[in-house]
Amino acid sequence: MTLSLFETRLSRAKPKPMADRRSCGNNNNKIEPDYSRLRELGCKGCPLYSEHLQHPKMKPTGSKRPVIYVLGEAPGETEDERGEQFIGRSGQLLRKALDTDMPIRWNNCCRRRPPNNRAPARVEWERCRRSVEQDIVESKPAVVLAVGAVALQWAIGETTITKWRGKWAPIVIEGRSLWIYPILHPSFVLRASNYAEEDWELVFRADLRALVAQIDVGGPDPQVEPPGAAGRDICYARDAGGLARLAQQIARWDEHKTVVAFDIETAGLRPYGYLPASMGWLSIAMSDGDHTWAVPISHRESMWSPDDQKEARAVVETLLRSKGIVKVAHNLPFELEWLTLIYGHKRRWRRTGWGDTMVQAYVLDERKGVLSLDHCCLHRFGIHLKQQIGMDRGKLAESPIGKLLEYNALDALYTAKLYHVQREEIEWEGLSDVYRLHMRRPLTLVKAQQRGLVLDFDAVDRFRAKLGKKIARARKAILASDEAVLYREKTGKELSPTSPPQVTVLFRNVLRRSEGARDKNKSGYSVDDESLSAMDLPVASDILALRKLLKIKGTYLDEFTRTGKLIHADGRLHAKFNDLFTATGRLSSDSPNMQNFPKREDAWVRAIVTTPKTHPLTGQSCPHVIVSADYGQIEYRVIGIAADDAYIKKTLKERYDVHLDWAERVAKAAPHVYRRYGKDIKKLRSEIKNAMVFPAFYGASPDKIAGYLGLGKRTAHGLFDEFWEEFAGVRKWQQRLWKQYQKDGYVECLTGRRRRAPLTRNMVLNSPIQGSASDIVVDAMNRLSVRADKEKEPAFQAVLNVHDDLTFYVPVDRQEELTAEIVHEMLAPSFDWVTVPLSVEVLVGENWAAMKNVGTYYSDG
DNA sequence: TGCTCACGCGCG
DNA sequence: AAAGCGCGCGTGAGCA
Repeated sequence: MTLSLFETRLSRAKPKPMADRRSCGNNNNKIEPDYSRLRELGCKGCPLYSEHLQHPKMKPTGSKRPVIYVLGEAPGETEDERGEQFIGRSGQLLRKALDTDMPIRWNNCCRRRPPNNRAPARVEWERCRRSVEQDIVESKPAVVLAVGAVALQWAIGETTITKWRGKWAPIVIEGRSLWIYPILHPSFVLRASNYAEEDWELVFRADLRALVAQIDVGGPDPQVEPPGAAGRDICYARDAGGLARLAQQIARWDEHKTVVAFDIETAGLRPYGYLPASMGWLSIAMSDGDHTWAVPISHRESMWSPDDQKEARAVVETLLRSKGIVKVAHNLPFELEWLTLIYGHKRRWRRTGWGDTMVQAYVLDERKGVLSLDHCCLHRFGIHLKQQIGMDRGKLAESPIGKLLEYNALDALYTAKLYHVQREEIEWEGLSDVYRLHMRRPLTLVKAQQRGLVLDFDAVDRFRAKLGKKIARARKAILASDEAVLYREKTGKELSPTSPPQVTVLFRNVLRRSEGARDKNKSGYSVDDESLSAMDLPVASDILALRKLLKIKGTYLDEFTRTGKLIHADGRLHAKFNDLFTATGRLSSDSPNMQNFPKREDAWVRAIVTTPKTHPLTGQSCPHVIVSADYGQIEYRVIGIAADDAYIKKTLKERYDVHLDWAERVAKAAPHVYRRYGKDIKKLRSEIKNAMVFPAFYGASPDKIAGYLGLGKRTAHGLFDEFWEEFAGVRKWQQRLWKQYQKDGYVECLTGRRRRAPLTRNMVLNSPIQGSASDIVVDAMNRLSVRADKEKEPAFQAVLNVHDDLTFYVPVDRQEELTAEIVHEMLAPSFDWVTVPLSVEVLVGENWAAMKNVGTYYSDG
């Protein structure tokens, strides 16, 4: 390591760590009231006192020896009048839905009714905590049913009930362990049924059914983990002797085929800014759930000699390359992105066992914001893991090494514990295959990220300069317009044409235009593309044009310069591909999102993505091309499979243009519609495809579709009867799916991955299609990635996944041969449920904008 | 200054 | 142009 390299790293603008999108909790400096003081004070000086109250100190009611202890937020009007808990409208809904003979006790976090039945504030209900806790301890329930957000916060300090409903958590009250089970508040359920499209009552009932079923079956005793690292079996390998003992431990683990969780701490979130990457690797910890080891690596206090550090890395490698040990991480792609760079990509890593507790958590619950280790540990072990050791997660490199290692060790320890608990639940739920399916992804995605994309920085600079000038001109023109002058006169302010609120004022208030009027959204007025286009006004189209220019420059160019935030120290773009962010199982991409680059109107901007000039393995000069392979009509094909629809299968087998067919039928049944498209059947076809066939499959109502197409009521009726007669299988499948969802509370992809309530009808119809289609694509991506390793052929590693498209860097001199292999692999899915032919369209180009079709291929010849 | 929110818009 | 679902990210604005 030379000093100059080090300086290179420091002088380069490093990508700013992205905020953890899943982290909950914010670190604002709000001053917390002294709740323990309030608990001592109790009723003394309670702000809720009112002489109108009938029962100012409501007592719990119901069984004295309950199994279920229902804990709500506060008494309402009815409860206060009659002195009995949970007897108002909400209470009745809950009592009815909680269909059980088990003894129940009813109480609230707050004993006094707040005015207008509002939810009690924490400073109010904390005063009642002592009496509530005492009652719970005395009545010894098996579970506390935490009803609504207040009770949730009361029990575990969490505030987002939609993240916690239906999840058991162990808590300790006055030394006694018990389970809590949070559910939605029935008053929310009642209110939501008036406006929400999602059926929250279905969720509410399903959660309660699951509760009763779980109590019937029985389960483990609640157990809250003791706090902190003290009393744990944690070893710190900080010298040669320690390393030797760790090596022995790893050998024993290998021999016994143990599950070992590991966790690395790093100075940044991505490894590409460190030369070598191990410079950013601070420490590693590993644990089998009982014995835990922590090892410093590049920490400034580690005191390693270069040889020692090499030895430390070598010992860690024996863990990573062990075939016996199942190596588990929480968010494995993060660890692998670092470790495969540090150790070099080893083929054998594919063949060893890995586990990922985050994948487990996702398979069990795909809700947003419930995947962090912290959340999982609160759910499973009743502890706030990250609070155990006060650590500033953004400043790991600066923290004292002892603290860092302790923190690291606890992460590994709890990852190990988590693995076993979640594994059991996955088996119980019958989701082991889904878990295994997802575990094929981490190495594939990491390798896509590592290869990265090569950019044409000169093109970036050129495009930015050009757009910059255009933007300045467009702004000037808008501000000089009569409308903008009028805006300034009326409001006294210069118009900011990029501000939706100001543009709204301009068109709604100043110009009194009605085109933006909406009844749907909250503001009641929209200034989006649709509205502004309808204005038919130069200033409106100028604003749209400006928006477009700013979008292109801001989103797809500004951070792609040599020194831009998105470009790493190696000069490449390393977009991330996540497989646990979406609700349907698709991949998503960020830093940047490579899945939404302009392709229709402003495809030219794609020219900034270009090809490598050298071979990734040999480093020798080797011109490449970009090869893009798109699955054709993949979702249509999946609908055919899922619905087992004879007509769809026939159209696919015969390569029959179903949209053209329906365009012809519409043209015949509604000549006036045909005339509107200038009797151009191709134009009508594209219309029918996008405004009739697909909307119908994805749940648009016939009325709406008829409206868009301008069909008369009777014509529409006849056509839709005919349509659904033809696609009878799809119709039946949609009905089946909906019924099943209402019964089970979830829908399943063809791979078995679930998406759970609450869902709207259209989400229910769409999810299995979108998810299964993605599974076919990612499956091909996986198999090609494995071949890339096995055959040492980097061209087989996709660099992009855009839902139905896989994109590769292929050496020019072997372009045909390698493309043929890629296509062949994509047309041979490993799922036996793929019972229709697939097709792949191949495009080739020297940059991402200049892609030319070189052929379309079918799995049935 | 840093945070969250709504809006708008790019893609499949 | 118009339907549905799925994403990530830039901007402006309000809040502390």
